[in-house]
Amino acid sequence: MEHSEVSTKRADAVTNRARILEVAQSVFAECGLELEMSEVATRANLGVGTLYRHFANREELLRAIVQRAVDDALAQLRSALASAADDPRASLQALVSAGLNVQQQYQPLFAVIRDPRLKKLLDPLRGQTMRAQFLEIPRAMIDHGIKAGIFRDDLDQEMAAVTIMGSFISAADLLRTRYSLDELAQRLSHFLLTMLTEQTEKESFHGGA
Amino acid sequence: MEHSEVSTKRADAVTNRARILEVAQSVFAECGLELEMSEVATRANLGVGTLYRHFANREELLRAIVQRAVDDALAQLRSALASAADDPRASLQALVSAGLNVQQQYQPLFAVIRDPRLKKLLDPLRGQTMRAQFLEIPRAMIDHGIKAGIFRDDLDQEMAAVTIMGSFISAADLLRTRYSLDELAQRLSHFLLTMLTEQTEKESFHGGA
Amino acid sequence: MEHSEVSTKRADAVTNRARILEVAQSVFAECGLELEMSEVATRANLGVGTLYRHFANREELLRAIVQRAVDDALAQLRSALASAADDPRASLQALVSAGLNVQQQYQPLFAVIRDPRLKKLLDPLRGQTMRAQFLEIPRAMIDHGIKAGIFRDDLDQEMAAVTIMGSFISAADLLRTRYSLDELAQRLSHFLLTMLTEQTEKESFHGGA
Amino acid sequence: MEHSEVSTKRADAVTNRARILEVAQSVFAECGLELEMSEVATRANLGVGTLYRHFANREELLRAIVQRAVDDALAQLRSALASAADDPRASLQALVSAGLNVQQQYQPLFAVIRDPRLKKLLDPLRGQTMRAQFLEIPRAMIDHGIKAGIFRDDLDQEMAAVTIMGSFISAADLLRTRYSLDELAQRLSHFLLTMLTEQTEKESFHGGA
DNA sequence: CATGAATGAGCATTCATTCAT
DNA sequence: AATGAATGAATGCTCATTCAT
Repeated sequence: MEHSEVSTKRADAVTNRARILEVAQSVFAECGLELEMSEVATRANLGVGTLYRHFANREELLRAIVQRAVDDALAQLRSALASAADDPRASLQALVSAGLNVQQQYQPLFAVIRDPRLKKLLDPLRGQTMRAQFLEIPRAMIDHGIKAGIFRDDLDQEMAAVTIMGSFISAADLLRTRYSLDELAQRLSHFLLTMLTEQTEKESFHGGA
Repeated sequence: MEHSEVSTKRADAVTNRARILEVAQSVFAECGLELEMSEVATRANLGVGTLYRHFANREELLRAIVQRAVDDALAQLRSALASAADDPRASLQALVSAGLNVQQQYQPLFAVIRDPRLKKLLDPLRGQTMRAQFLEIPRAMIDHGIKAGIFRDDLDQEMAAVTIMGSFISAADLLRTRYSLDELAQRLSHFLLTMLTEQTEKESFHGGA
Repeated sequence: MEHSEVSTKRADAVTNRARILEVAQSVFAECGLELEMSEVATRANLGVGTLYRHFANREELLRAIVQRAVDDALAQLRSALASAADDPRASLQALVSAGLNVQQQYQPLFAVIRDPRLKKLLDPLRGQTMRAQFLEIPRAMIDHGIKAGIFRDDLDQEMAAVTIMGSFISAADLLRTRYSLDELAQRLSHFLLTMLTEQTEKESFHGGA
Repeated sequence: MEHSEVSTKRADAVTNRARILEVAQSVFAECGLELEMSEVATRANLGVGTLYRHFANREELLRAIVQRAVDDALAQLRSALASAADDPRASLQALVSAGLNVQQQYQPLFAVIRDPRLKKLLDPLRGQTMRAQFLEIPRAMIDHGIKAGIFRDDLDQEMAAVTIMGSFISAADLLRTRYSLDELAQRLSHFLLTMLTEQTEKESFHGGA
């Protein structure tokens, strides 16, 4: 990181794209769609011109930021599931944890993703695909859990998936200021688990303020 | 005669403010934070100057738009609950219906509400209050349902409230293109009901695509 | 001219377009297609924004400049002919005089009119029409002169017209630094007259340096 | 071995300069003064850096382009005259043909040569010289023709020269879209011949559209 | 009071030129 | 010597805001 500020001229022109994206994402986190090219350039220790060598224009940079974030978010969620593939309960916990983390990490971005202006940037098909990819993750987990006999078998999988994804957004958005991410993960996964599993043994949890 | 002229004008002014806000909100729905003062003025059949008589600047107009939307959204949710105050199941159904409608109606606005730039406009305290108000609505409903013996008594009310609110966002966002709002309301309330009520009699719904 | 710099705000918004065009033309004369919007604005004592209120963009301003110049040039040439309609010799003299003046006046503009870039601005049809309009002026004069029995009747009218128009360009361009415009007009009209009229009485003119 | 390497490179360098100029001229033909260094470099299969090895800056390249074009144009006109040195009529025909060709070939360049911006590039003296060189060509031809007793002896040679040169510009500019270059050459030289020669035997040409 | 013309700071983008490799 | 990535000054255009009418 230190030497990159000085001698990073020619050798790692390839790396630059990644570095720009990284910087751009953090600028985006602060400024949203109002991201300014010069701001990105400044923070990346680059001239504006260099930005335009890697991204044809502002729109393309924004698209790349979104794509990178979406790809990363999907990867995080998937790898969370993969880490506990055979235990549905653990899967759910891992997913909730990852979901809240992702939401926390990319909150400004995913907030903005529904901005009418951003929709103009992403072609509708791509947007549709992205949504489907996100939804498929909890859906597959639920399917697994049902087949493993752990989750209730009377679930509308689509609604369950939607509800789980929504709980991440909402929890991160509405309660992040009150509780730590870990605490949220703990309580949310417990809650969801209670909802999704058979009601044989009554678990008792009385949420505190 | 002078008096009536003045009061007429004042009445107009009051009317104008409401009309401007209405227009502004529809512009906002299309353009998000890129809303332009002149666009609002044009659509309201007013000169820009007149806009500035009602709203000191763009920020204030945006704030007013958000406030109006939030007030209206809260009102819609509350009145939905009030319409079926004594039956928790009906309450939930009414809330889901209203929630999806509100989400649909104000989707671009609520998307943008989490935009980092908009946060700068709203003072943090006010934002915190708004969040609490939204959360309180499903929480009270759940409390009611539990006390009425309809909903499970082992619920983490906060998590339940958060999850319900999140399901509105997520359902409207991820599935609105696949299903009608009515269909979504039907299935989502059925799903949530299944989750929240005791598992005595197994309800059978096998959601299909 | 004096008060226009100060109080010219609202009243003559209509006039502004003309004033801008005038200024723009003089800027164009100096800078050609590199005309800068801010330069025009500055010289017109206007903000850039005001320019854009009257001309949607730089291209449109350039088009307007060209159109204005062409219209004015055509008008000057036509009125020169009209002023001596019945005497072909006087007509030619008037045309030459006007032609050289126009050429002098709009030289940078007409030079640039053949610039490949400007061609992109003018739709081809319009350009074709403009050319035809210019050519028609000397052609009509020649036709008149022939019918009046003053000019030779064995003339290829199109070539004569083209040659006359070309002589204006060339004379203004190649000899303007050596002779005054009046002197050029004098000698050029004498020369053209000699060429176009019957060779009955030999006129003797021995051009000086 | 070192020596040969060096001389090879030098030879390449010399070749390169010519190749660059050729490429640059074709770029100029398309883009006029908007010629971009990188465009020239790309089409010449060179890096921009290499361009700057041959031409210190854009201005110098433009100057070189103009010079090359002017030299070539002068050469073409002179060699046309030389090919028919003893027959004034043939001389004129050859000159017209060459003139139209040159005009056609370098039209965008000669159009732009009068562009106020380009004038800043060429030092005024050089421009003055160039003009004189062009003018001298038809003037000498006329002088020849007069002395040979073919052309009228009452000609203002300067005006005649200017008119002839102008007819090339004008014909190429105004009629190129209507007639082929050959047809134009044919009719223009016939017309000029008619004008310049004694009116003993009436030639009959009735030009049609 | 209403109007909308005028303003100009602000931002995206381009392109001649440099210089490390 | 050749290269082309990096640079940043320069320029077109937008839009919130003001203020003369």
